[in-house]
Amino acid sequence: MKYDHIKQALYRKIESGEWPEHHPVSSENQLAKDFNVSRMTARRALQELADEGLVVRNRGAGTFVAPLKSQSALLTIRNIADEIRLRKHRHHAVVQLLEEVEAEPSIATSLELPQGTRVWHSVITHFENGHAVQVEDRYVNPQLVPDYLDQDFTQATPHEYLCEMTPLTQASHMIEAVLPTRQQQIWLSMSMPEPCLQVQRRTWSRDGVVSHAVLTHPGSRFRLGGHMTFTRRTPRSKPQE
Amino acid sequence: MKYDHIKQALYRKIESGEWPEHHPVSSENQLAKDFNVSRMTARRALQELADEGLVVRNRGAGTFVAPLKSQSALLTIRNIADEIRLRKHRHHAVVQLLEEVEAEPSIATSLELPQGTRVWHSVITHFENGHAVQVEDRYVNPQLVPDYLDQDFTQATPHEYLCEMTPLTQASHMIEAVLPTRQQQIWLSMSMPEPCLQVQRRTWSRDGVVSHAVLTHPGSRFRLGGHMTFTRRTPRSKPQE
DNA sequence: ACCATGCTATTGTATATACAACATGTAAGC
DNA sequence: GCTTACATGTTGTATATACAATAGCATGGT
Repeated sequence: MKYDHIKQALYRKIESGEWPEHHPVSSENQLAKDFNVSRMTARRALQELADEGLVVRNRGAGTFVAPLKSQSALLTIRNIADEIRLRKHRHHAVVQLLEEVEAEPSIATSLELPQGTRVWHSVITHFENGHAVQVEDRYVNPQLVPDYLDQDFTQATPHEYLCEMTPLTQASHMIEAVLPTRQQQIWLSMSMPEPCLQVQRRTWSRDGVVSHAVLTHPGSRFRLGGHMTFTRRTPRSKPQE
Repeated sequence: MKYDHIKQALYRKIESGEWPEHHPVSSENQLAKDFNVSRMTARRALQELADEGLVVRNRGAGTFVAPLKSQSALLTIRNIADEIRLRKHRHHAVVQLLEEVEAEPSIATSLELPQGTRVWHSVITHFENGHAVQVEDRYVNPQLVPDYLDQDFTQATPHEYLCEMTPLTQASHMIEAVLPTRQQQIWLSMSMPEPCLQVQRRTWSRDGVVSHAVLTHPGSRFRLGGHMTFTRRTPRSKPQE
C-alpha cells in the first residue's frame, strides 16, 4: 500500500517532533515526486492524515502540522448494566418506584414541558453481585414514550428501552460529588451517608427532550474510568445538522 | 459539489430511518448511474459516510447502514485554568508544596519507577474568583522532566508546563467521589468536610509515565460537564499502532 | 508608499481507466 | 449430497488528466 507508506513516513516526522506545530508538510506534488507515486496517491495520504487531525490543509496555501489540543480528554460513560456485564459480574435491578407524577418546575424545565405537566417517574436500584451500585432516578417525557409505565425494568434498563423506542440523537452529562439524601441512602442500602458520584443525564431525540436521569453511585463502590489520547485541534467537519 | 449531494441524499435515508441498521446501501456503480457521476465520485460519498461512521463498507459484499452504538458517551476533561478562563473568571494558583521526596510504593508503581526512587512532588491550589476549586497533588518523573522544581507554577500550571516540555501522547483518568483528608481540607480552605470529586490522571509521553496527579474538587463548587452525540458502532481505524 | 494585477503553487473536485482482493451465488463434477 | 471451480458484483488501490478555487508573492503602475 503506497499511500500508507507515505502516511507512516509523515507520521514519524510529526510524532517524533521533527516537524513541530504549524510546520509545513510537503505538497501533494512534492510527495508524488519524492515517493514516485501519482499525485492522487500522495493526496490520499495527506487527506487521511487531515481526517485523523494530524495535519491541517489549506487550499492555496499548503498542508501544515496541526496544533496540539492538549487540554481536553474524552471520557466514556457507559450504561451501568453493560459496565457490570463487561466486568463479568452479575447485574440485577429493583424497581423502587414507577409512577405518574406532576413534574416539579425544575423537571418540567429540564424536559422542556409546560409547568405542571404530568410525567413518568421511575426509581430503580442497580446491583452488582448483590451490592447496590447505582440508584437511577428518572423522569420521562410521556408524549415521546407513552408506554413507559408498562415496562418491566428488571429485564431491560430504562436506558436500553429508550434507546429502542426513540432514536436518541444527543445527550448531555454533568458529574458532581454529593452527599446522598436520606431517601437515596435507603435505596442504596447505605447505613451511613458517604460521598456519592452523581451523574445527571439528559437525552434528546429528534422530537425533543426524552428523559432526565439522576444516577447516584456510592463513592466507595463506583469509579468512572476513562482513557484519552491527545488529539490535535482540527475542526472535524460535522456530518450534517 | 456532486459528492456532497449524494452524501446528503444517503444521509436523509439513514437518519429518517427509511434505511434501518444493516440495510444495504446502493453500490458505487449503482450510485454512479443513479446520480450520473463517475464511480470515483460516488465512491467518495460512500467513503466519507464510512469515515463518519454512518455506514460500514465490506469489500466484496457491499455497503451497509452501520449499527447504532448507544451505550457510550464521551466526556471532556479540561485543564482547570482553561475552564476557569473559559467562564471569563479569574484564575490564580498558590503553590503549597514543591519538593523532592522519596516515592511511596504506590506512587513509584504508578510512575513505573523502582521503589524508593526520589521524585518531584507538587501541591497547588487553584482558585476561581478567589474561591479554592481544586487542589492538585502531583508526582512527576524526574528523569523525563528534570527542571520541574525550578518552575513558577503560579504563572503556568504544571499541566501546561508538562505539555510544553514533553510530547504527551496518552492519559488515563479515573473519577470518584471521596471525602477529603484533613490536609486536603486545609489546602481547599474547607471548614467542614464535604464530598469531593476526585480525578486521578496519569499522563504518558513516548518515553514512559510522566506524571501522576490527583485533582480534588469540592462538590459544591465544581461540576464536570459533558456533551455527547450518539454515534454508530464503526471501528474507527486508529492512526497507527 | 500604496494598490491593483497577474503569475504560480497548492489544494479541491470530477472523471476515466485498470487491476487487485474479496464475497457470494451458481453450475459442474464427483 | 457435497465439494470445487467459476462467474459476477463489490470494494480497495493506483494512475493520469483536467479544470476550479484560493493564497501568497512579485511585478508594475499610480
